[in-house]
Amino acid sequence: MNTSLITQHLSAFYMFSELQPNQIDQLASGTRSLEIARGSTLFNRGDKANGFYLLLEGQIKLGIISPQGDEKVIGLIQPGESFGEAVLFLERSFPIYAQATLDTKVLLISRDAIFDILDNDVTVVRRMLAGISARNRQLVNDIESISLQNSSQRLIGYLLQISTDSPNPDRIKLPANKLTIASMLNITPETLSRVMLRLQNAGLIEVDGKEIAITNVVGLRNFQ
Amino acid sequence: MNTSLITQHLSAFYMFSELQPNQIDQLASGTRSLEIARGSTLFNRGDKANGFYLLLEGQIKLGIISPQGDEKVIGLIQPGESFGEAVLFLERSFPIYAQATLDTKVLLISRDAIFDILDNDVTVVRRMLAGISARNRQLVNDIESISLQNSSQRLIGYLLQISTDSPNPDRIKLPANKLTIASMLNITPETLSRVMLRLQNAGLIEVDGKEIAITNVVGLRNFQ
DNA sequence: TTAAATTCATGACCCGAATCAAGTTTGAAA
DNA sequence: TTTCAAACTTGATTCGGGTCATGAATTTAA
Repeated sequence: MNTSLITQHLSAFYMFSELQPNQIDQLASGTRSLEIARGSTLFNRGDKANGFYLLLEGQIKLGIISPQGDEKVIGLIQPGESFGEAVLFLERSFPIYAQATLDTKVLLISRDAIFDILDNDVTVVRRMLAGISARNRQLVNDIESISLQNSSQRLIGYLLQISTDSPNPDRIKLPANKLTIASMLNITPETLSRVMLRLQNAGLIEVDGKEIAITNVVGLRNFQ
Repeated sequence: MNTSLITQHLSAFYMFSELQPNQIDQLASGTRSLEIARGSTLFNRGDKANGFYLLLEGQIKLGIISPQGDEKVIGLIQPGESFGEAVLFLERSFPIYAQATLDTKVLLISRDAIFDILDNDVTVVRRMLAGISARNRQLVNDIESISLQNSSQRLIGYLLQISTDSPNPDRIKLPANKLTIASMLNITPETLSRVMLRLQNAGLIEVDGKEIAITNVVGLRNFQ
């Protein structure tokens, strides 16, 4: 990817949108673009962080693998979103792995470049703090739903959240396969199947592969 | 609490340890000290954040309550630790409540004061980012242990972690009552009791109220 | 010091969701 | 296309840990 394209992507990213052209250029000189084939990993747990990532195209799955080999998906990154910020500021390695679920393009913005900008631009500081804080809040929400809700409630909450973010709220599309969704919701794929069947039988949703029609939002919200 | 004492506490706090005396004074003028009686709440879910907190004395329990009234403890704050940073940088209210489990003294550092310092001091920016990132990592660890480990493994992990942080690793003291510990580990108090009994019967620990002697670290690490 | 309230331990029982198994559907690659 | 692996569904069974109940042991406050 050529420098001018990198520059374009960087200045389109909300975190850097207030920067002057020369600052963007400086940042771009510390930025590399990477292409990751569907299925391969961008980094593994334990890898050292050299910067943080901005996803341009495709999708990245963030997750953990237990010593026993069980997998837990922590999040799905979509184009325009960044990830890996938090690890930059700790002298630690990644606690999670990152794997492409589609053919994917990312920018890797080097630690040095971002630290230079942080020292010189207040807006970037604020937005970086806000970004990491937002992820923080998301994690608290995740703990809350895993801890205090049963499997149906977790799926319903997830569907309603996607619905809220969607341009067409009563016709949503799952952003990944059901094994991944199940793992995010901390249930097995079998349980996901059964819960979806229950919601269909209750006349609340209609499932067609990854396409889900929400036929009764209120009923869904009040289920069980 | 008088200003000079507040100034003392602020400059002893790692996040502000590099600041000049005049910066500390400026910060102190935006800081109030609060005393919270054991059992009362410092803030509730939904409250607006006006600053962040530095715990001087006592203990603060951070948690969530579900609509059904079930409680989940997210963390225990000890003297010298800060909390509430993340919410400052989002235009949102607290997602958790904070309750004193002992008679407690805190400093409340106002949003304006901290934003002023952030605009002018690079070390505070770095440390603030590192602090929020560290909490981030802790949350990921929590999700991991809730998601991928059974109740015994969670308790063992917790005991070993306390042991690591303790000056006397084979003689630890629980930092809160067992109901709170159980909630942090996402199990019921009954299950906590039973797991502790199992570990005692296996000759790995000896329990005396909140005092726990670890009699076989290796066995504990490899249990089950 | 005593009374009352919490906290903790232990037993009996139950339930949600995991596991195991088998078959079906889907979709990617040849 | 056809083929083969991966994804998904459905059923039978099991099990970890929750719930409910009771009593004992601590704390707290009067």
